[in-house]
Amino acid sequence: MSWIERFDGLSKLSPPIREMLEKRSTVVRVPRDTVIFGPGKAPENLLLLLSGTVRVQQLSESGREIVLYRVHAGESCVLTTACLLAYEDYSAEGIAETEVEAAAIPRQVFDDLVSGSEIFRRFVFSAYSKRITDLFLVIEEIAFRRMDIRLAQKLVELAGAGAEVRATHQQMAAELGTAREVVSRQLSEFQRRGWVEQSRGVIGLKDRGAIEHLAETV
Amino acid sequence: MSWIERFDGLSKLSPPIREMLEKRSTVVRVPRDTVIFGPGKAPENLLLLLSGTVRVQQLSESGREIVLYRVHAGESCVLTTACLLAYEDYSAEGIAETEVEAAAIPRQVFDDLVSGSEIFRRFVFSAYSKRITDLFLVIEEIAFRRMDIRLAQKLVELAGAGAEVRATHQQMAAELGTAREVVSRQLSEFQRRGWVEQSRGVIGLKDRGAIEHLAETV
DNA sequence: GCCGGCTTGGTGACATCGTCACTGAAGCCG
DNA sequence: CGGCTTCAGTGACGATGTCACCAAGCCGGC
Repeated sequence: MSWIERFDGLSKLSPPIREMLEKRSTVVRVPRDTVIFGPGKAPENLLLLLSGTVRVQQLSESGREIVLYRVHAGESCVLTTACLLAYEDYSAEGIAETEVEAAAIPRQVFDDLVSGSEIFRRFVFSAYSKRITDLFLVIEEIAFRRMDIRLAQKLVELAGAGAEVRATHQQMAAELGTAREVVSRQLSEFQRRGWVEQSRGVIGLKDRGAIEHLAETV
Repeated sequence: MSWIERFDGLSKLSPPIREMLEKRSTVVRVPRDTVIFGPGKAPENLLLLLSGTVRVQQLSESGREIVLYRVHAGESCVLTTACLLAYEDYSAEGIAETEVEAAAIPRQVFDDLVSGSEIFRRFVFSAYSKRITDLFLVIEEIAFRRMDIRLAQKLVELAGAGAEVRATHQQMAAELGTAREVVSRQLSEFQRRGWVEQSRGVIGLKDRGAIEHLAETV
């Protein structure tokens, strides 16, 4: 079975287009913590993630950083590849959070596909759409949502199916675009309430229900 | 002279493509304060602005709002049209801030152009690129920049060549994604320093140099 | 004009968040 | 074990957000 099947929007590509995509792209494997693109390192390929996740974050001059969004398996890196080809002066970077397996589509092939296939166009534009609505959401969260609620959301999101989050307070602060001290204080409060237990680099979720309840607060 | 000349990225379109674009698009005139797209009102055309400006803003459930960016003459509305066609559940809206004159390109024509012209593709993707880097910047500003600096920046931006800004404190708050009281307090402070003078709905810039100096503070 | 009613702006009190400076604890490694 | 680095906790204080309320400007009806 080809990797193409894993992408909803692509499984209906016509046979010739599909063949072109398979022949002219390569499956690559990227080790964890690799900087996939960043300032001074323009991406050369459009990546379609088969496994693993890529974290896209913004670096400010002052050394602070904020996580913008994540690209998961079954999604593509459209924004940060096809899009940012044009503008060079961006300060976002993409980092492999886990080992990543991806289909790499060279720029020229991307162009040919956009030109030749309506289905591929639809795939690309809806990927853009998702990313942009994500960014709108990030802006709204930062501007209007309270910190404790956002932290609770993040804990649930990052824990996934597991019962703990492996991250330092500093990393959590970057996730939320705030300061480490704020995270420390909020987590202490959560701990006082018996919702989490902390040890160096790990936050254990003891009362996931309570955390989720706070996360869903309006 | 055709309106196409006004767009850098399009002036080099090949004659047949250019002809198609001219024949299958229409120039529309939209009165001030028209809601061009918004929740429950999907855009039907890609708009290329010939004159006027469109303000794109996000509405939160709590009734608060924040200005995301503006589309000026010579720019296109890509994000909010082609892109948001796919995802219906977005909460941003576009409003004509002045009377607006624009070339409207129907969805189908847009699709044909993206398919048929590399120059048009480049035009579209670099427009996306610009918007997205704009959004990245907005996020960074909100998360890390001090309010007085951001207010000073906004005043200079909105004043343009003129010496005053016609906006209420509430509107300025929406521009910056903050509360009216914060704007009131900051403007009082600017007034105390002799930088601005206020009257109902108008902020006069008395010492533009000082305001610009603050705006450029790191 | 004059009188409400609405919009806009001003203000104090208080909660939350960001910044700074510093301390102490936990792991790492010779 | 001892020294180093990273990570976490904390108090103080300034900046920002929220709430409640009031005052001043503007407008329309009469």
